[in-house]
Amino acid sequence: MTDIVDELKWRGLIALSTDEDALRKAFADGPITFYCGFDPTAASLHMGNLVQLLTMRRIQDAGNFPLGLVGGSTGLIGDPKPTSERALNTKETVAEWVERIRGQVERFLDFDGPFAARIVNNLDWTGPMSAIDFLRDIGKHFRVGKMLSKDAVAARLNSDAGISYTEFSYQILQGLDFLELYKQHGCTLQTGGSDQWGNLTAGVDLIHRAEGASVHVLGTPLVTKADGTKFGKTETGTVWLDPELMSPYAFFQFWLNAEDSKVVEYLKIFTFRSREQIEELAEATGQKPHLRLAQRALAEDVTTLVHGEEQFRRAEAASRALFGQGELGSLDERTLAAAFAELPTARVATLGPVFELFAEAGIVPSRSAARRAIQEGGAYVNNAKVEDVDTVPGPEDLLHGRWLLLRRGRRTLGAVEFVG
RNA sequence: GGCAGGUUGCCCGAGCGGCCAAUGGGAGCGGACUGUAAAUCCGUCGCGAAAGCUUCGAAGGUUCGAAUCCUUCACCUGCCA
Repeated sequence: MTDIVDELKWRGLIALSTDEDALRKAFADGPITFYCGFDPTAASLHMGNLVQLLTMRRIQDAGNFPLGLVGGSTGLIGDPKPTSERALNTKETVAEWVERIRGQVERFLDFDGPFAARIVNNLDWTGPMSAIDFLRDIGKHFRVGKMLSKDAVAARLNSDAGISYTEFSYQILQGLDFLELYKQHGCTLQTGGSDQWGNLTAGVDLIHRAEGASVHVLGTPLVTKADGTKFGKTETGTVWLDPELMSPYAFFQFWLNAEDSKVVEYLKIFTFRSREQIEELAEATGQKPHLRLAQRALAEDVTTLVHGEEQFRRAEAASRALFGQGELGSLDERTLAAAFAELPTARVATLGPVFELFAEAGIVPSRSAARRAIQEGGAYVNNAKVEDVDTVPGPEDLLHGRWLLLRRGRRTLGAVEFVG
């Protein structure tokens, strides 16, 4: 087995670390226990969290004990966003999200085997703690000057939004988590996004002061697009892992559309493919980019990982049917039905003008936008360009007597199902 | 508690009584090019088929006319205590 630090480095997963040599030695000296936290700030984890989950799995597979932490307490506070103060969610909401996120975290770690993972919730130790104990036992170890200098805090202090005492205190809570896991489980490594650096290292300092021990932190890079902006947003927003929030088909499409110049980087981060396989795909992207072999591999692996084999097959079949070069009418009814099930669909009893159908299917935000799209020549019905705003499709246009395929631009698809 | 400043469309940000559905930039969207990629150029970007309707923190008011003036409220920032 190759050295796990080397492996992570090759994959581009180490943006920052406390002391690489010390960490290397710690890994070499035998299994270590490490943790990564996930705050319930939404009902589901997203693509950004996936980087952490897969990094955890890699470290586990190299023979170490993972602790998946769900932030029952930290989720009630919220870490400082660069732009503005967070809106607090109710305790009931957070408790519900904790359970959903616990389930998601569990999918990616191995709970059997010799290095079985465990799930912990920081509310278990933070909840019972009194404010006095918190201030005396923990707060005393934190210096305000240092807390103020952390990027996340400093950025907010210099912004119009300012920062509340609540969010300012977040780093203490996260530090407390690391200390607690060090004491309970001998946890000596925390992983997380490098944007969390200040919060990650808060625990290192706390453990040093409170226990006189040295522990480690490893920060993964922010995954970006070619233009330097954050990777992981689509037209509709965040790339969620929960199939209720983002269909496996949409998820698959997201990965399939990865940029050429970035796809190899993504393969390293988001798949378990070997070095040789990835190098081969990199070669293929250079030679025959239009085949999109690397993108296909990426979309296949990540969709299978997150949604399972079955969902991947469906998404892929739908994608092939809908974007295929062949005649839509020649597709058999079952294939078409399965593909259309993945699309936003308008169910209508009578066929109105196309601009109405586009709006009803929800692939444009309003009728005005639908008309605009048609006038701009960016609207298609059954892959044929719509020439006139007032076109009304007839029964002869229905595929298998039931469906119309709507498309806006290159790749936004919707469907109409005729139920008259 | 006092004083000052602020709150504009997805984001940033101009506007300071009519010419404002509201300058500009970014994001988004469409077209050309292509490969369900990127870059580039062009177009578009509140709702409505249109007449028109609803927007500039909230509610009132002044005025022929308000994003622009007045009052109250809410929230944010800074300084002072």
